[in-house]
Amino acid sequence: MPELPEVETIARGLAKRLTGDVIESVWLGSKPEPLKSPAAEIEATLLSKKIADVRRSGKHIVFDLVQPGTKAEQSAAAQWIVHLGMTGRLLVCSPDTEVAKHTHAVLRLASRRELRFVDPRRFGRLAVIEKFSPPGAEPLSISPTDFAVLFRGRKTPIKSALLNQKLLSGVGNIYADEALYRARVRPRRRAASLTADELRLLHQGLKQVLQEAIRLGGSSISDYVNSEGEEGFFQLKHRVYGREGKPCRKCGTPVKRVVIAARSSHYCPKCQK
DNA sequence: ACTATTTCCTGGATGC
DNA sequence: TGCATCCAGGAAATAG
Repeated sequence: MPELPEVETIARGLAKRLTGDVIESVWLGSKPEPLKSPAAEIEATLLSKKIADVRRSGKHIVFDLVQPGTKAEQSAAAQWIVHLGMTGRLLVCSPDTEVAKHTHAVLRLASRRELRFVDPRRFGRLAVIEKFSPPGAEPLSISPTDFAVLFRGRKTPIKSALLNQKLLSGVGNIYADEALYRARVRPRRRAASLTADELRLLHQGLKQVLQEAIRLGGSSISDYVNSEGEEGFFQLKHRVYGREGKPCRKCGTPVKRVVIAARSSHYCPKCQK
């Protein structure tokens, strides 16, 4: 499941491989298309544009596009936004490579390679926009004060608040559970009930777990691989996520799993209050 | 303005 | 072995 660290890893890899390349043709799959923008608009916006940069914003991959060979190349002409959903992948490959099932978009590049968007479960989305602005704050750059303000007066469970992309962009189920473990806070706690100390721990724990996961190339749970087709290693470091019944790494108590807002949530009943 | 619930989607796991 | 059912979850849509 691509969350912030996985998307960061993918975006970095794509930036390395694609920066400076030019999109020579665009193919978008048949309906129902996983698109937020109309297909014709995506096609027109991408065609013959140069990829100036690829980066992450929340869980979105942002391609900065410019018109090649013009003075206007200095400033971004448009952005292509890709959300990978649950199972989306962006593959850079030779045109000879067999087209995988569930391929929804293929861009042919001037470098004689192809960039393909494959997404079996179709939760991913493609869009073009002038300037993307994420709905929530970046967990890695928000100040402790602003972080605390996000949860003020919220009755919803802290787990749900962490997953709310309008508050924080990029936190998904794995890293919400891992951050709450580090903060020693149970996922069902009302967001507004967290003390100043707990909020500080949660902010630090979230930043730490995201940064460590980025260092290890993300978590490969089901089918996540980076843009080079390599798996991440952070799943080996999970302390609670996916460890129901297994001993807490700190105290040995079996990890519990509960369902909150239709999402599985894992925690240590002894370490987390 | 919030919050909770339902829906989308497919492959893999599970059960009989 | 084969078939049906369940489950995973990001985020939009819907309901309250």
